[in-house]
Amino acid sequence: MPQSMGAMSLPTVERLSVYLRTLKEALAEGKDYIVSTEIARRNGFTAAQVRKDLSCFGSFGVKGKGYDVKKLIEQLEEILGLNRRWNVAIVGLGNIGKALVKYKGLKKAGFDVVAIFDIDPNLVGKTYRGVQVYHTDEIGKVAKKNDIQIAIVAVPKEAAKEAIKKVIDAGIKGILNFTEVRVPIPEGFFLKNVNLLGELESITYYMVNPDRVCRCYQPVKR
Amino acid sequence: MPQSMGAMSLPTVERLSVYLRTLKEALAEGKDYIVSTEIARRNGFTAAQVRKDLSCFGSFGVKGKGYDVKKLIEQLEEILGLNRRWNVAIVGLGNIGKALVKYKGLKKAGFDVVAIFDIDPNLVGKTYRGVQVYHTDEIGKVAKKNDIQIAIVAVPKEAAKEAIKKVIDAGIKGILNFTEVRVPIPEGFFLKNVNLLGELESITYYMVNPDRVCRCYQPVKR
DNA sequence: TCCTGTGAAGTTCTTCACAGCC
DNA sequence: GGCTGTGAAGAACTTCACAGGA
Repeated sequence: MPQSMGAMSLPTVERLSVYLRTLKEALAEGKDYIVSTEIARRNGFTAAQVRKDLSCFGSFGVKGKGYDVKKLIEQLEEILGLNRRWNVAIVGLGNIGKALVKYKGLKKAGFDVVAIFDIDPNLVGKTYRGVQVYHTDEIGKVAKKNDIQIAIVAVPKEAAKEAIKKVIDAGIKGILNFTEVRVPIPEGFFLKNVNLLGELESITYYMVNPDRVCRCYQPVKR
Repeated sequence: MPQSMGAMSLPTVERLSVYLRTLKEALAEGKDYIVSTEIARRNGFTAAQVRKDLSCFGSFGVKGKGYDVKKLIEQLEEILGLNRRWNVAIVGLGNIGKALVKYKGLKKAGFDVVAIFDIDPNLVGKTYRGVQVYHTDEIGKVAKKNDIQIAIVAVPKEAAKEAIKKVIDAGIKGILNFTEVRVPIPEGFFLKNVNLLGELESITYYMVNPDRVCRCYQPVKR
């Protein structure tokens, strides 16, 4: 196990998750070892970056040979908290909420959708795809009973502030926010925003101002 | 109009889109002027950051008073390319694709879904929510005919490489990739990845390693 | 007085380049 | 010879702090 681990930056953590995917791909291709250059090439990073990121938690590469694919997968899964399962709630059973409940990738990646919350009386009390739908006011009680650790909030923006407040009050520490609303959160909670329109708008910015792209700023280069 | 605009960094561009949303909120509240401190407070940024970002394209603030809300909205919309409409194609009519077609926020923000592409013979040739579904092989032809500028790719990961290749071959310059696959793209194209599992995995990282959060790394602080 | 716009300082993140090991 | 791990250098980004205008 990693010895003296310092803090890891968000960019690094996000890349680790990309590396993990690459490693699984390599494993599926029957590779035993993979070199930093190859991990980098497949994702448009630099090899130095890959090595530095990985060196944050000890030395798992073999000089002259590369990284043991299986071992590194295990390491990354441990670091990212993926050597266990997580109980997830979907808050808001609209278009996105439904798509998320149906999305099989969640379960495959270790995330079990164990509850849905909505305010629509036509939905509350029923199940959707085998998952019980509760009223949003019940988050606190249900979160405790079902040991929910993560909430994915996908409600209309008008309801977002209130919904996130309830999630926080329920003590659910991990929040993925699909709404465009920004909410301050207390210490010890971890919120990430997924902002579809924001992403589109930075694409349109570059399309309108192709000259003002500084460092060619696609996540994937080369 | 902006005088000597230098390159703008991706973080800046992404924040502009947040500012724009804040300004519209302020407008709806009847505010004529807004100060940098207030824009910052609502989003968890610093006031200096807001001012610096905005100063990239000229001086639109009034010293001692703040920013003219209406004027700044217009400016930001111009900068971000939102003073026009965009034709968007959805590639892949699965759960996410369907949710996107139904999502009204797209149209409101200036993005018209004008075509859908899929390979399922049960879908091709029909319409979904009033939008024609074509076979993915027809992207080139349809993109030209319908003047499609942006493609949102939401196909299963096995099909992702191929689908993105077709989008590029069709000359669609803006790509929003909902799959976890990373693809290198040619110059002049702009791709952004939206990675649901990656986001969840950085949340679980912080939940498992609360001590290794460097700068408290939620997009929204305070 | 209040708030913007901005150089300068400070911090974080990335790349370089090479010692060291297989 | 090939590749990792890592200090040191460099680039990018953020914050500070204050001059100057309304």
